[in-house]
Amino acid sequence: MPLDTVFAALGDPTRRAILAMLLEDDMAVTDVADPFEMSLAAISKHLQVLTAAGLVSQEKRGRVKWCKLEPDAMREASIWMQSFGQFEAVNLDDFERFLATELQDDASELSSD
Amino acid sequence: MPLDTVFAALGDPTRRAILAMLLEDDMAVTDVADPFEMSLAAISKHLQVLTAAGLVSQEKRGRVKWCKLEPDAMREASIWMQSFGQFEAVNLDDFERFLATELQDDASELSSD
DNA sequence: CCGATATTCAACCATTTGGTTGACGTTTGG
DNA sequence: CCAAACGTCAACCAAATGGTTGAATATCGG
Repeated sequence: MPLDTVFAALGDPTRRAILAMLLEDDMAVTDVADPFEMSLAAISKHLQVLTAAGLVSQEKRGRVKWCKLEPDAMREASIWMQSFGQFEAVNLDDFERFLATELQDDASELSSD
Repeated sequence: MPLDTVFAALGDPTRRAILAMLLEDDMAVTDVADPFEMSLAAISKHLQVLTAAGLVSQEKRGRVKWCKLEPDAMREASIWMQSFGQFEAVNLDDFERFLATELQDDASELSSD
């Protein structure tokens, strides 16, 4: 389930900090790692987790791998949360129906997969 | 950081399912555990994780411990996510429409209770 | 009071996670 | 061509996670 990987990825403060950095601009792996007090390999792993969750995409140009934020990957998770946060006692059946059509729309957008 | 525990708690499908169940009504621990194919102790642990994250509160009355959804605990995490997503108006519009009908349904249900 | 019910605790286990280090393959610039 | 920079891989480690069982603790109903 994508919600699993997305929420799990966001559960780590280092990874959230990385996402916040990428909000400003695309970055090379080395530059992402720079402000952190841990090894480059550790950051590389964090980026792999974020990429697996779809929250970051990576493109290699020359010897530099550029990291790009992919905020759309948060959509489903955000919708899921909003159903709780803002609306108490929502009808679950109706909500699941709503979510199903929402996600269908997503799927049709991702036709290249 | 509360975001750590909230996101981590939401990263597990069993725990998300529990929250969805509590969306409908407060429940005793045993009743929460019922639909799952795992031990009561395992569910008890999951509820502890959710409680530690503030997503659920538990109140013991007699020998029964009642579990209550605390959606406010998602607020900070939800806001954090939305700061990334300029999520499409599409889904928000649909969601608001969904909500409008939801509240209508709720209102009509209340009259029959 | 007694047995059943509700829940947690404790010990244990396998797997995952988050980190390290050092070696490795590419690409680049001089 | 060669050294330096970029990034991953592999092996390893400690700690956390998610699950199991069985015993323990309250509390209820009769």
